[in-house]
Amino acid sequence: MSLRAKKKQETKKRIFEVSGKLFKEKGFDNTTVDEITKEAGIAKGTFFNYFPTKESLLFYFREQKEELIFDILEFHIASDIPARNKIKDFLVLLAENYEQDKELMRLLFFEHKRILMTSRTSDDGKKKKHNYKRMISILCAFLKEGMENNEIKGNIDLKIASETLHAIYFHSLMIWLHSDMDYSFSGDISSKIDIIFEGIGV
Amino acid sequence: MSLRAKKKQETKKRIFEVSGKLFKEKGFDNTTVDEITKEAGIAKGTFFNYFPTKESLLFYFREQKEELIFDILEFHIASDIPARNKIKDFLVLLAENYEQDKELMRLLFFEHKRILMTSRTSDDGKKKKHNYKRMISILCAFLKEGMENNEIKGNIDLKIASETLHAIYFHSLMIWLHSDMDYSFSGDISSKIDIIFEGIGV
DNA sequence: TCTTAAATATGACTGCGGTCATTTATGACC
DNA sequence: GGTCATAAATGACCGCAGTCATATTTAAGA
Repeated sequence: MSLRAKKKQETKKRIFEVSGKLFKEKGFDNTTVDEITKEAGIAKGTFFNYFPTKESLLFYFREQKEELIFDILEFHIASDIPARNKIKDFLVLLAENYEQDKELMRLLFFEHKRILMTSRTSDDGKKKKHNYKRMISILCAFLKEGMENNEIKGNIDLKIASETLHAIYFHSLMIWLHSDMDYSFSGDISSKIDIIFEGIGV
Repeated sequence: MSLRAKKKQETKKRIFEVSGKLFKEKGFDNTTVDEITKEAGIAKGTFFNYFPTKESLLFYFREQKEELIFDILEFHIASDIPARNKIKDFLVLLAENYEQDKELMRLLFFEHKRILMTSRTSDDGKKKKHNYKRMISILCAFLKEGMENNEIKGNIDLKIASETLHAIYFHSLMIWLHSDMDYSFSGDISSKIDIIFEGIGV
């Protein structure tokens, strides 16, 4: 790796770390880009060579957090249980992870405008799969196994079913983040997964 | 109504109209609060007596648009058809309404930070039901009728089922808004409603 | 090592959203 | 109409995100 590339990588990391520290200390709104760059030992303009906006940092924070938990969860779901339980375990564990810091999650989900879902190309050229697509893949794999074990109807479109599962997960999360009440939304998700498995029609 | 109240109402309406016109003409980002107030014949500070931020206008635009379509839809769904069809008709018509102007919908959903879902008290003191709750009520009513006609299992929690339906509607909308592809998402919703009615489990 | 082009860093500057102390208009009461 | 209290309007002002012309650093080729 060239000197240039190394410096670039280090600067980006430094901005990331410093801003994370300052956001924790004083909150997102009370931290200025000036402060971040001062503390990181770079000029203000340099910040915008690395991140298009101050808000965009939140998007990267969230992405990083999600990647971390996905890495953990993906390989820690028991393989010898029915698909429905796998899916429940996965989404409930995800929910419980989020429940640990509601204020942080609100910041990461609400304080930037677009909830980005499109894939992007990272700096090192490797095409990164966006977390939404990754999550759909994981759910789809669970469903596929379930179908092979005759736990799931054979005529179901797995992509549509995965999206439906993601929909109820995402919706529960949004409602929870908006709510001032202090309830656990993992239980909420669990009962909705049952609905999707059993259907509401007679 | 007092002179004061009348003036207030007129000013609010004027800001609303002028900003709507300017946003259409030049886009949201290219319209400044200065321009809006100049055109509305008021001082800049006055704007913030009526709307907390420039962004918040978008929230009110969306709310107004939703109220309008809900008013129309709520009373135009045939009553002599099965619950599943009522729900499909309702959500598909809603989707088709949104499909008419994707760019506008993106603006209304993405350009302000929080997707507000909490209810609020309007100026005239009447407690207004937020559109999310209104939608849940409508879906719940459909489901209740369906349950009475034995189209829906008797042991289903209607609130949870309504929320699940809203989840798939909202999710389909989000995916569509994020997508650059030019597809219709009303069909998407329809097949997901089927999943919720029939279930994916064997 | 010298030259040159391209990548990156810089910070003064700009534009705009939002604030607030002050002024003006309204309504209530006599 | 005159007096006072309160609501609303005002616009100078401020802070900060984001820009951009210029300066500096790196890489590559001779």
